[in-house]
Amino acid sequence: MVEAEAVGVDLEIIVQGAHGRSKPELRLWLRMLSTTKLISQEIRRRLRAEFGATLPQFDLMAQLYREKDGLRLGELSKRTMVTNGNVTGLVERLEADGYVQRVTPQGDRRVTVAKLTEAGVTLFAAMAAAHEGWLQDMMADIDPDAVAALWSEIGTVKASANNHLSGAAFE
Amino acid sequence: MVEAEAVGVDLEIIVQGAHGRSKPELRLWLRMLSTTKLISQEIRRRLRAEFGATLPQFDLMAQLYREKDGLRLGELSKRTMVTNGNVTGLVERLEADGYVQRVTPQGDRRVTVAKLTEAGVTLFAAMAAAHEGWLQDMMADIDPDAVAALWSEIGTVKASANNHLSGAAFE
DNA sequence: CACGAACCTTTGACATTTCAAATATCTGCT
DNA sequence: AGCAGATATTTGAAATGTCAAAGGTTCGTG
Repeated sequence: MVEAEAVGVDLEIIVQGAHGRSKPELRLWLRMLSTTKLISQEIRRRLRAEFGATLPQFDLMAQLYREKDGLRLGELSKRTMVTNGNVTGLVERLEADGYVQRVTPQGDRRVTVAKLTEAGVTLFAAMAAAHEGWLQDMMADIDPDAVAALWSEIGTVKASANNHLSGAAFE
Repeated sequence: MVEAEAVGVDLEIIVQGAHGRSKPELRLWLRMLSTTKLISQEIRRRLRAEFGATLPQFDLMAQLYREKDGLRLGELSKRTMVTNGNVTGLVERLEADGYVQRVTPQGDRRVTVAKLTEAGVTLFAAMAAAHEGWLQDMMADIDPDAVAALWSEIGTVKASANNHLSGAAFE
């Protein structure tokens, strides 16, 4: 292949960006992403080690835990930010494990409602307590005021992102 | 798809429940997580729509772009925070598409080094430019000072989490 | 120089992920 | 009634993700 020197010039600029001189927004994003990944992986490891559960399962059960009457799969999909097809599989496996049960309500046979079983409630309660402890542990070195401030600041990030999605979304 | 009500529902609100009684650390975590997820999904959509690429591919190519001499797969694994086995498959597919090439160096036949091809460099340069623009766009509503401040604050979060991992890990 | 320990990557079994297409059901309008 | 269109879920293909075990390869030390 021919050496593309003309391209190389433009690329250098971008490379520089990737290194140290990038736009603040990009730097912020990369740091948010790596931090979130780091914490997520730690939580996943511990969920697996101590409860034999996965993070998506935990998330899904969290939703059902606060809706004792259960949730339609579509609702679950929105709340967990997971696609419909994915929810199907997740609920299937949780049902097979005995933590979730599926019901089709009288009025509308298109709908499937998932709710926690007794075993599911018990398991999730234990996981939730541990989960909260892990987070306090992992964030132990942060100034408490900074935690609250960050929560607020990240809210503006979220709002801004929400305002500039390509698809239609609002709030 | 013009739902009036359910669209506005927010992951955090659901998770935390009406009684915002959860610990600040948990609240912060949930907000970080949902925000990151929101932005990631948008980036993924756009990468797919405009370049036919996936986010993990973009991440992997970003690392290789910065190291013109290529990286060993283990190094790639660390930098992308992806497991070894996963890197194997990612590189395989990128190689099949002609964007990456694998070489086993002279000295050590255990090692595989991956590096971008010409086509890979060209593609990544285009994606990186777009990517940076998307982020500036999505973060357009945030006060510029806040962006820098957040970058710094999140650094302390990352450091704290890093300090309290169960396994041995570092930065 | 031989052998066990350490290192690097791949493989295999599963779970999760997305998107798009297919199913099934309900609703509104004629 | 009946049918088009909206809704809800499932299915299927492909990619990504983890972990654990298996393959080679190299290195240090007896």
